[in-house]
Amino acid sequence: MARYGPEHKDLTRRRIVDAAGRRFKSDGLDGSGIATLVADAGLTNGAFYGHFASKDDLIASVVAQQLAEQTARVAALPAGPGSVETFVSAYLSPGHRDDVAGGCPSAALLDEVGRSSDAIREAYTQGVRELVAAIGRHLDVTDEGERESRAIGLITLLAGALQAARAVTDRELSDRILAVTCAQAMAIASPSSHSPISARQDTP
Amino acid sequence: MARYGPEHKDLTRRRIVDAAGRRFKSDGLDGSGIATLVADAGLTNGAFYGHFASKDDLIASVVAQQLAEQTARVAALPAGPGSVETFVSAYLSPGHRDDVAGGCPSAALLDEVGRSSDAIREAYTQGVRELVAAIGRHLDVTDEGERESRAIGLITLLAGALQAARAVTDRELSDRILAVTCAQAMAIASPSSHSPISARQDTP
DNA sequence: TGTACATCAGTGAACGCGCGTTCACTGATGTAC
DNA sequence: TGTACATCAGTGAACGCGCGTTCACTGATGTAC
Repeated sequence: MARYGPEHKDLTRRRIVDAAGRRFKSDGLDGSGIATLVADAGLTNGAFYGHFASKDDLIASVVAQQLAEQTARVAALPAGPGSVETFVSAYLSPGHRDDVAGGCPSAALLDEVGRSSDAIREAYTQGVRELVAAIGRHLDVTDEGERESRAIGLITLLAGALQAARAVTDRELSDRILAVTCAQAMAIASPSSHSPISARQDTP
Repeated sequence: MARYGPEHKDLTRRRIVDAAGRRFKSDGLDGSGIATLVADAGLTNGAFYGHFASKDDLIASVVAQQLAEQTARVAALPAGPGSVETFVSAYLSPGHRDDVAGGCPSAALLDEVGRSSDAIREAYTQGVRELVAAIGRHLDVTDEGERESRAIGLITLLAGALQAARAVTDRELSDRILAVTCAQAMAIASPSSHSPISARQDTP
């Protein structure tokens, strides 16, 4: 093949990571083969090992990249009240539920990541730390620990809800799951109408 | 092999389903092969198709069975206040996080179920409906719709939190995830200290 | 300017392996006579 | 009571296939002289 500038190989690598992100999210980590992944990027299977040491190496890169994209999306939200609510609404929308390949990596892959190698779980850990911080920055709460707590609660509730909405066959139940968890997520996101959730509060 | 009474084949089938439940939860649906699954039950691979039409058929049976067990566990909780709180505490404990094979099927398999065949997703849908109802029965809320909403929120938050706690490599962060989502789950489970969550409530 | 060589991203065939599935067979038992 | 046969849960070898990975090769370009 042609010899290209020094940026060319990086671009190809990026193309593989992007294509693999979509493929992994729709077919799973175990369910996506190398040949398919590189074909999605317009290459043949042999090219793969010029870019990655192994499939696990690719998965770790994809997980890091996907989480970073999610974090960037949150960071790009306008500052000020209501922005997290906007994010939550979009996250728990039928559109996001039906767009697995383009959607949240946690919702699509979280339990498979839990079964993966340490390098992959490490990539997820670092990525989710930054996502928690990014969400926390948009919460109208002064205490940092409280911001983190609420961000963690939001991420887990949102990812779990989207997974459940995708798993059930009944469209009505699926919509219901999105709607009720949306209301609950709003309660976690908007401290104004609720007491702190870091410490449990008993009945007055 | 010996000829047995009419209950023998059912017992063997049950043994396969039980063993497969544990194996699927720890290694994933895609990550568990037929030979391993039946070996776990003390048989050889050829015996499998005397009990199930296909791997998907087994998965659907396992999903139904696992959800039913989870429902039975909830139904067995003592009536009266505090029982859901006990359940939530146990669910979000380090012990449950570390016992993948014996733990909640939703936490272990939810995103893989979402990618599975209709029959498998149908089994999950029916199973989760009954689980929602069982949890709802233990909530101290009169309105049925509100009971369902809170039960749905609890299940999704709990499953998402356990997945996240299992995915991260940092034990401290993992414990933190369990602790903060536990507090948030308690808020959903105990309506006394909070307003209804089915309808969003704006700042007074 | 023209020729020979080094570079290197990508090709495509091949590898050993485990997968889901099939099937001829085994062998202990119950039944028929 | 003894023999021949039907039943059927389980065995284990075999199937075609796709997996992750390897590797000798290609061929367009840049560099040296």
